[in-house]
Amino acid sequence: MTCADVIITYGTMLDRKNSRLREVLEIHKALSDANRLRALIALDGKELCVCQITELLQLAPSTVSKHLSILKQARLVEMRKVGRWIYYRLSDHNTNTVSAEYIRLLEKTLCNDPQIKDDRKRLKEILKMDADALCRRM
Amino acid sequence: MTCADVIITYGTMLDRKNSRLREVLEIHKALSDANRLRALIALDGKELCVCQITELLQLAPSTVSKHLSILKQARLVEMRKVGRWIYYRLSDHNTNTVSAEYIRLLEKTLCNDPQIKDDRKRLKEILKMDADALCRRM
DNA sequence: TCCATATTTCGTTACTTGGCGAAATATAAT
DNA sequence: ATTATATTTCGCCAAGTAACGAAATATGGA
Repeated sequence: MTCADVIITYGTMLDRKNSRLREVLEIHKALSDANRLRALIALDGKELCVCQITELLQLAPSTVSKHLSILKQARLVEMRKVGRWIYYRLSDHNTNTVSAEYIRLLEKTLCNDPQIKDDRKRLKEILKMDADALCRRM
Repeated sequence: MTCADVIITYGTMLDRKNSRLREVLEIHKALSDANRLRALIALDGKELCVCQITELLQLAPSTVSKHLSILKQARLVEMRKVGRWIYYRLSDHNTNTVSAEYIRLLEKTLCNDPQIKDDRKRLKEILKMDADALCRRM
């Protein structure tokens, strides 16, 4: 087989928008950033609004928004709008989707990481704060 | 595996000033490229020399070499030198390491992907070819 | 209505990455 | 020793990405 043949098979692959390879690739890219990993793990077991995640990660709101949209694109998280707030949560754990497998694996693997532990502690404090007051400081 | 089990292998991680987060991040980055994913899956169940992987991926040898070094850095693959040839293989599946978990997950997830199936077929042809003849054409 | 607030979108900038070819390295064969 | 071969390392360029702030969008309250 020659080089030309490969280009053809590549073309057909790209046509199939929902190939597994593509899906997995998108998930890996989404999970290739420390801040996105931290945000994802922070969502374990609870919903958080963008300003809470922003407080946790200490990044500009626009940056956090972009990160969350990348996680959403990869179907690792879902969102729900409540008035002015947008709450993000993990995609359903209990399905056998690819993203659910990754979430399970990450929770298992990262639960003892020092940074993640720190985040968990800090998140507890953030959740104690008044949501209004938190957001107004941004 | 539970959270507690993870702690055991954790000490060695910290010695290499590599946190779990870092390790996972490196794995995700390594697996964020289609060509690297294809190479990794091609190695499922067999050793391949660089020129065989190069033939499969249809990339410059230097590019393939770089890809393999990234997979190796993330401990997803190992290598073995035999004369002029360097054979790459998957890191041991049956260990408790993080990379082994990812390899298992990928094999399960990608086995039916059209591109991967195509690669499998093409690889069969490549393995039939004389290794000397294959490499001389590069 | 108008203003404050929560989030996203856009535009810019600095950095990273994937690709190649050329040069370097290492081994085998003559 | 010289040559051929297999792979890696290096230097470059184009494309992609993470960060920010400013502007846009959407909602709720005065």
